[in-house]
Amino acid sequence: MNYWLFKSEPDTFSFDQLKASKNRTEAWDGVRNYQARNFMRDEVHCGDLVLFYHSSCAQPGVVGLAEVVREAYPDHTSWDKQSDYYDPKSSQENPRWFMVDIKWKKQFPHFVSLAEIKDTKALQNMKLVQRGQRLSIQPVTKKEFELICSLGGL
DNA sequence: GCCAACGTTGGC
DNA sequence: GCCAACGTTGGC
Repeated sequence: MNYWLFKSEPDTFSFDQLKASKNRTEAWDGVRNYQARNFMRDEVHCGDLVLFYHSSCAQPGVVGLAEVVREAYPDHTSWDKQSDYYDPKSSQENPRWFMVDIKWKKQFPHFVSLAEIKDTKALQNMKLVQRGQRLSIQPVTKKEFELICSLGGL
């Protein structure tokens, strides 16, 4: 099993919105970065656990856990001219972008802020706190995952 | 809103 | 394949 950190801007899509979705499940669409896409397409598997991270907001940090419930399939928003995520270079015959489905699992009793992560020595190797690292989908080690869960009160 | 750091694009 | 210009990310 693999562990991941997924970033989302809460103004666009928050952890609470995931919880309020049908079956608490939503498609992770709109990823338009090749490295993040490759992770989704090749390495994100059903049953993998996801740290749900809120970015670009007053309180950046990890809010809770989600689980991958469907593996990569074409991101249809890339074919939709009305969508903000439209990409003319992606076609149904040759889709360029992919998405997975994730399901809300558990909210942390304690929000784990970015500041707290930065203050934790054992988490200094996380991509999240590395200089210039902007990937919206990042692999997380088992140890890092477990430590964040413990900081979150699980 | 600023700005540093990246990623992507496209001319050559 | 180089690289300048541009766009995006995301913390502050």
